[in-house]
Amino acid sequence: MTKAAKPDAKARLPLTRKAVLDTALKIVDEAGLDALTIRAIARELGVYPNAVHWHVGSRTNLVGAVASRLFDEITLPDPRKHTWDEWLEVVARQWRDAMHQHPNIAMVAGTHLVTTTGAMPIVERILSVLLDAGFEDESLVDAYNAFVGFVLGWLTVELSREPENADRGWKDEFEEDLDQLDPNTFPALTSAMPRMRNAAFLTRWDSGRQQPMAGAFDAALTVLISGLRASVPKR
Amino acid sequence: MTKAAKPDAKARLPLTRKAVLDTALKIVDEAGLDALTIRAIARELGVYPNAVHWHVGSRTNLVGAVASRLFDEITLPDPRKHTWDEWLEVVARQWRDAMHQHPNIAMVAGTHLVTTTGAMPIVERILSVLLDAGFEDESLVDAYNAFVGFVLGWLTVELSREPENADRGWKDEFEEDLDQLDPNTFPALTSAMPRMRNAAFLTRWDSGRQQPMAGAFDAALTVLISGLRASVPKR
DNA sequence: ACCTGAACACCGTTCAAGT
DNA sequence: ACCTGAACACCGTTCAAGT
Repeated sequence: MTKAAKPDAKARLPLTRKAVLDTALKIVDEAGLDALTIRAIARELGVYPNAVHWHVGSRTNLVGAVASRLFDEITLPDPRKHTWDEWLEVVARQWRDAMHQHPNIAMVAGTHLVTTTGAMPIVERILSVLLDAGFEDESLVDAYNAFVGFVLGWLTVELSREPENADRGWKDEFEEDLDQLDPNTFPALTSAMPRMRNAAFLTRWDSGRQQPMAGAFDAALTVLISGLRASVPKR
Repeated sequence: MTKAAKPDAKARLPLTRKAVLDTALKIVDEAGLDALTIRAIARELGVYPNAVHWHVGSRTNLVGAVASRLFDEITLPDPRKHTWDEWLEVVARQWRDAMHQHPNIAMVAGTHLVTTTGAMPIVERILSVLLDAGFEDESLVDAYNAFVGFVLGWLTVELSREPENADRGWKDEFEEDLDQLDPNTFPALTSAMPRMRNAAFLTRWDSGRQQPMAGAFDAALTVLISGLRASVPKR
C-alpha cells in the first residue's frame, strides 16, 4: 500500500471503472473486507471519494462487483475428458481454489446476492453436464441447486471471517471452554475432541484461511456426488 | 421502534448484557443488519453509546453474540423416535426454520466464526446419532463436517442479503440480461430458464427471505443424506 | 463495576460547481 | 460525461471523569 497517492496519477488516468475494481480487489486482498472503503480506493488512486463513487455507485454495489470477478478465475475442465461425476468434483475443487485465492472477498459471493451474467458460462456448463448425466426438468434444477448451494455454501462457511476488532484472548477462552466440557453430558463430543479441536465446524477458532479444511471438503464433496449419483432419474 | 428513548429507562434498569442483546436482536429483525449499530441500541435503551460498548465490546463481538443466540431456538427431535437418517433430516429442517425466523442475523452464523459453547448440545447430538449410524473416528468427523457445512452453508446462501443501498432497477436489469441470453451459446440454460428464473442460485434476484427455496433445500438434503447413507463404513 | 459526557478519526453519500 | 471541493449525517471507539 502506497502511503501517499501519486500526485501525477490524476493527471494521466481517465479513471475507468476497471481501474477502480482492480485496486479494490488489491485492497481487499491485502487488508481485508473492512478496509475496502470507497475512501481507501480514492486515496490509492489519488482522487476524490466522489470520483470512485461515480464509477461504482454505492459501496454495497462495489463489494458485489468485486466478488463477481472471482467467477472469471474459475477455469472449467473439459467435459469430454471426464465422466459427469468426476467433472463435478474437479469443478468443485477449482471453485475452492479460486475462492481461497481471494478469501476476504470470496465469501461475499455466498452471502450477497450476486446478479451478474459473468457467472452464466459456469451455470451453462454445469447444467449441460447434469443433462448428460440423465437429469431433466425438475430433477435437473434440483441437482443444480444441490451442487451449487453445497459448494458455494460449504466454502463460505469454511472461509468464515474472524472478527477483526475482537477482544484479544477470545480464542484461548473458547479453547479452554472446549477442554472443560463435561464428558458425562458430552460423551460423543469429548471423545471426538482430539479430531475436532480447531478442525471442525462450531469447534474451531481459526478460519479456513489459516486452517484450510481441504480434506473435510473432499470428504463432503464425495458424499454429495455419491448422493447425486443415486438420484439420477431412471429412464 | 420507539422514536425517542424513554427518559426514565436509565433510572430503573441496571442495563444487563442480556437486555442489550435482546434489543439488538429486535433491531436486526426489524431493520436489517446494517441498522444494528451500537448507537442504535444505545438510543433504544436511552443510554450513552459507551454503556452498551462496555457490555458487549466491539461491534463485531456484538454481531457474533446475537448470531449465537439462534442455536438456542433449534429444538432437537428425540433420537429414539427416528432412524439416524430421518433424524438428520428433521434437524436440518428445524435448523432452516430457526434461521428463517431471523434471516437478517442468521446468515452471520455461516459467515462469522462462531465460538460459543451454546452450540455444543447440538454438536453432541449430531455426533451421537452419527455414531449410532456406524460412523467412527475419521469418518465420524468427516460425516459431521459434511452435514453441518452443508446445512449451515446452503442456508446461508439461500438467505443471501440483498444490497440495502443498491441502485434501483438492478433487478430489472439482471432479469432483462437473463432473458436476452443467446440460446446458441447457452442452450441448456435458456431451455431450463423457465424453471430457474428467480428460483435457482446465480439466476435469481430475490433473496430466500422473499422467495424461500424450501423445495430445493429438501431435494438437496435428500441428496446429501443419501450420500451419507452410502458412506457408512462397513463393519 | 458501571456509566456519563465529550471528543476523535473515520465513514458513505450528497450537494453545487467546474470542465 | 466526469471530476473537484466541501459539506452533512452517521458511525465505532476511546478518553477522562464521575458514582
